[in-house]
Amino acid sequence: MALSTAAPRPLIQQQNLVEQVADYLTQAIIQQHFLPGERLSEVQLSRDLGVSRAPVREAARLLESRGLLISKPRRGFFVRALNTVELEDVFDLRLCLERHAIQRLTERYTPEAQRALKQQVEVLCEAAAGNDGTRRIEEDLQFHRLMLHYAGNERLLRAFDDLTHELRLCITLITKTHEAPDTIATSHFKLLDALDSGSPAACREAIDYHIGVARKFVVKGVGETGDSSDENSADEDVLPR
Amino acid sequence: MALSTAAPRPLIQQQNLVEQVADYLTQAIIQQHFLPGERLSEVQLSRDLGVSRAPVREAARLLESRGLLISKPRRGFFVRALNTVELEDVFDLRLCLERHAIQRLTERYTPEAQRALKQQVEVLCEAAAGNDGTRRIEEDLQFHRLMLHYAGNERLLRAFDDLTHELRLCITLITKTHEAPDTIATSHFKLLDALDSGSPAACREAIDYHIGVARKFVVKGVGETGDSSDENSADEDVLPR
DNA sequence: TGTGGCAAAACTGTCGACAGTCGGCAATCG
DNA sequence: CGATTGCCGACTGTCGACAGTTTTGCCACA
Repeated sequence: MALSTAAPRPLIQQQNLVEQVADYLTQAIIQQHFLPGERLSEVQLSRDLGVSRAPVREAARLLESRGLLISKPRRGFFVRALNTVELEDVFDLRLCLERHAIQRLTERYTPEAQRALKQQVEVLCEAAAGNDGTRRIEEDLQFHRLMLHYAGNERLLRAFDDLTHELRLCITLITKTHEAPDTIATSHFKLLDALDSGSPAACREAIDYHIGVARKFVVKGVGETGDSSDENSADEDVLPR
Repeated sequence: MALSTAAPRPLIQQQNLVEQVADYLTQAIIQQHFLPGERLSEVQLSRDLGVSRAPVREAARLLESRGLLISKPRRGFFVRALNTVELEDVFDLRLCLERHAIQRLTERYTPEAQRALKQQVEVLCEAAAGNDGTRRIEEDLQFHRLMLHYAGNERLLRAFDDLTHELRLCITLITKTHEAPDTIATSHFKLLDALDSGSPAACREAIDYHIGVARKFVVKGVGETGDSSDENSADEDVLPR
């Protein structure tokens, strides 16, 4: 375990085709190259990407588990389209996760966490000032990811990451409508202040407000821009075991 | 929206091989036919099940997304082994989800929900009296699933279902050590009472107690029975973006 | 007896192919 | 003219095979 000359971990473990295809599909979806509800043809994709159908199928299953695609037996894969109800559910779950995370965070708020979060807010502010909507969103999500990380529950973080994919699905829809940079900045600084105060009540209030704003912003934006009323969701109101 | 004569849904959608294999693997894992940390050979499985490797691979990816398997590139799939820390994280997330669910439930506690939950507790008590440990666990989980369902957030329910797979992974480890039937009954009746009272505070207290008991029971059981210290988890303390 | 290296075996990642199935279109019938 | 039925193309589900890599077993050597 002594020091070895170079990076001991195979950092560039050549991504296998499945992950490469998954990344490509993810990017294509959140950048709206594939529209919600659109059907993806396996043969078409495998031709375009120059790979066989097997990796494409496996990648599609991966994205299905992340909520980006929906598989219909014998029909193929479709880009997920979130209706308003599903969107509200997503933000409600996000509220659930982040409330819990920020509470756990108050119990173990290390200087390291404080520093990292503060720094990320600065990065975010910088991004917010720029014109790259996608980057602004990513830096925003990264801040929350950091919060979840320092909350000290890996499984909670995974649940958040799962949710994040769906968030991107609808957030990028409204990437044009800028939120004012000041709003973003103050909104996050409030979170930092609440954490610094160490008061769970203040933290809860801050996170409720924060997510409430984001929710209103996105839901309104999707309501105007996107349709996604019922393109695929459909059935299953029963409770299968 | 009028009443239609029969069920319009295609009732018998023949399960494809992938799902069949996934079900088989799931059962085999939670019934300890495959031990935690054990490696699963694709060719072996496909031979045993009489199918080709493609469905096996896709099923394995499905179970990986559910947290039952872990894939190592060029190495294959391994049965997930939860260490104590991961187990604590699972129960912490469960607490997070159920707290939120029960709060939402108090806001929309319909007579239908009340009836369904009460009935499920009775079913559970009946199961608890019997000797089938697996069934007791399933009826218990089903009760909580119902709670999440009537909380009215589908996404929240999905997050819980994801977690459930991991719960089964470790719960069945200790299926022999019976919890006293009375304990189970009273523990769940307390939840019903809290819901009937309509007090969010009482509900929160009830669910905290309920999950706390389950957590102690399982963590203790696994600590004695299973090892699962560090069989696969390993690396990745960094925070990849 | 323990160790290092080499070769064979086993396995995963990927590919191309075949068969069954689904949706759409056109011809036919009322 | 509208509804129904049969056919056709396209696509998914599944399979067997090949190449590269990892693991294992063995043998020589210290």
